[in-house]
Amino acid sequence: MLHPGYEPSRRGVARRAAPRAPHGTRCASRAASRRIVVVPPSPALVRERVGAWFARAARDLPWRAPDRTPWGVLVSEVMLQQTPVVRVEPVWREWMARWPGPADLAAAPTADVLRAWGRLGYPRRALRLQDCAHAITERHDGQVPDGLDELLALPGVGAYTAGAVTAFAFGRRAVVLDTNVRRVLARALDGVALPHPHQTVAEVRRAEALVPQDDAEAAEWAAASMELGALVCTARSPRCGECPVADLCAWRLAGFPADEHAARRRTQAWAGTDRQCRGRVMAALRAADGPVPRAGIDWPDPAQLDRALAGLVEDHLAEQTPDGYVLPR
DNA sequence: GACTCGTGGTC
DNA sequence: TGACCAAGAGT
Repeated sequence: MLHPGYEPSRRGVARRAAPRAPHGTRCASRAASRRIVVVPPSPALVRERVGAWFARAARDLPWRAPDRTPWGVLVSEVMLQQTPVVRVEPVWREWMARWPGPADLAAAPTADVLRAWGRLGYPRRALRLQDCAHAITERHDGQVPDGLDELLALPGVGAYTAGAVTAFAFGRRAVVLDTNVRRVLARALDGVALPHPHQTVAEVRRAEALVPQDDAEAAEWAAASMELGALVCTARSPRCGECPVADLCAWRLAGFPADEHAARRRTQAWAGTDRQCRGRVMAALRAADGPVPRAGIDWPDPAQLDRALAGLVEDHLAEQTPDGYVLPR
């Protein structure tokens, strides 16, 4: 049990004195008068601890169920891009019941697909997922490919998603470096509050070196390290008291130093942005049975509305008809 | 590399 | 209250 003083404050940065280092590790506070040296923990020990924690703490998510399919895993990964699990789960369930396989989604009207996507956000992902379904039915005989290069060639599948599908759908070794894992590694190994704003090559290389050689162990490490970041080593207020590697964590041993890159993390603008305007248009098109006239969209800036409509048509998220705008068929 | 792309919950 | 952030990808 950790002393309460070891917990970061609710704002994620310690405001009290640096914690004492546990027995057997280099003491940061004592070393402060010379240099702070943190000995990186052994990867094998970290994996063992995180794996044991995962075995009892893992969430029961439908795309992890024994009857999951590679397609279901792929759908979940695309939906989860920049989107919290709690919002994805109900949409995923309805989606998979309606379109169980790639061929089913490929055959669906795009308007139905966009409506089913609902308010998950970034509706271009829905388009890419359907493009993905087309590619899989045409190029891969309806089966999600199990090769990294083939996965990467699919629309909407980047390095993260290709690795995640490789590990979670096929149980094979892959580097799975998402925002959760990046944060866990930055804290536990580098002793910093948050990773660099942008993923670096060195970071990927380090993550790759941490992945076990064995397929099953690698897949478990991917799931477990992500889950730790999602449930315990969270961005805002980490639950160090529940962390299986708290006693090894370089960030904690260094006294929870504040984020060095805080000034470089631009906050996402929202009110009055093109993005908000596009969202407003899409919501109107999803809700309508027929064409939506331009005047039927509530937006204060006419020029910005025109820009958003043109952009949505350009992105194939909307079509213009004589009577107004509609979702694409 | 810097930008862009939705939405809603959290603290 | 509003800034922050969530299993990224494409250009």
